[in-house]
Amino acid sequence: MKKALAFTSHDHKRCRRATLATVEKICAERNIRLTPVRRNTLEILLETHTALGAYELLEKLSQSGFCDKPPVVYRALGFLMEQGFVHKLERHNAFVACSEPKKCKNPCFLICRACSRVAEQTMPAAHTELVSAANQAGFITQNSVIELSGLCAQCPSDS
Amino acid sequence: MKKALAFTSHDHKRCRRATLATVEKICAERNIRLTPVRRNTLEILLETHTALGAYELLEKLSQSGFCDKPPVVYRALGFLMEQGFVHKLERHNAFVACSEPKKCKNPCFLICRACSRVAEQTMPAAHTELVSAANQAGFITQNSVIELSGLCAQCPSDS
DNA sequence: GGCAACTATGTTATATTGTAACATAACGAA
DNA sequence: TTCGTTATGTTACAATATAACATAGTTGCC
Ligand SMILES: [Zn+2]
Ligand SMILES: [Zn+2]
Ligand SMILES: [Zn+2]
Ligand SMILES: [Zn+2]
Repeated sequence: MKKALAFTSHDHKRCRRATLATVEKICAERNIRLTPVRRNTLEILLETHTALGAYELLEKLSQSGFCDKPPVVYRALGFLMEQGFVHKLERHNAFVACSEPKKCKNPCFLICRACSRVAEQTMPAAHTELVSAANQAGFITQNSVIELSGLCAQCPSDS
Repeated sequence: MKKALAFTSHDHKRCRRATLATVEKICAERNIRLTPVRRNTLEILLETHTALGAYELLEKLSQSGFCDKPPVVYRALGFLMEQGFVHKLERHNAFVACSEPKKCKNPCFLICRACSRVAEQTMPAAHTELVSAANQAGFITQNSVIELSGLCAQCPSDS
């Protein structure tokens, strides 16, 4: 497993442009519309590798001229989540842009307590292990929420 | 992995009495007080292997004569969670009694969409796999939320 | 272009979940 | 008993999320 991009310094401008481009391509393929609110919502989330609360997002949206009523942001988030472009961190009631909209499957989230950055990783082996352990307990897994909190490599262990 | 108790028919009266007894023992050992509200909250959660929302709990508590204001239930839950006697399902904003208060460590939750029952399982291999995969990505895991949704063995697959 | 059907957004109102802050009461050690 | 500590009652409010309906934009068809 290579180091998580979100936790390393990288050309983030390029990083977010690339993700946005991928999303646009997928939208074209699926024949769905990345309308201004939706696009703007995604762009705000893509600005950093951290998660934002719905109302923080809403405020930023309203600064871009959109109506600052909750349904606006929740609808945009609903669309983006349905399409897999955004994920919700259940533990924090916060939303984060998907970092691999094309390949994302059974994502696990690594959330740094110190810097708040969020890395999304697919951990196929661990996921399979989980699902099959559940299966041995007589359970058919349809969906998983996996959120690890801790410290990223750039943050000191004593923080 | 043997079948999860929560998903099988069993002597639940005994099951909950045993858990309550364990909790009482632990409280004695730790020199902490399982006061009436706390105990009642736990008892309500122990009635079934399903999770309850804070306000559902609060209503049941008030039926037992306690003050029906939110802080009452949230404080009881705070205590019970701190001690590991109750867990929160983040995905559902709901609370469930710990099924193994003595041994519980890094629990995973299997949540049946059909019958709402919740089984708590420690899956050491899967957990280790997760943590070490995260570690290879440069991340030190301090805490994990693992919640699988799906179908238990007693519920038909088409539900 | 004109119209109908569908999709998306604006807007009001309200539901649900969770805390802050301070008053009162119960408990436990000296 | 008295004092400090811990727990509970109570008021008020913050934060998160959805229902419901009105309006506007988009799309396909004639
Ligand atoms: Zn980046
Ligand atoms: Zn960090
Ligand atoms: Zn039981
Ligand atoms: Zn079931």
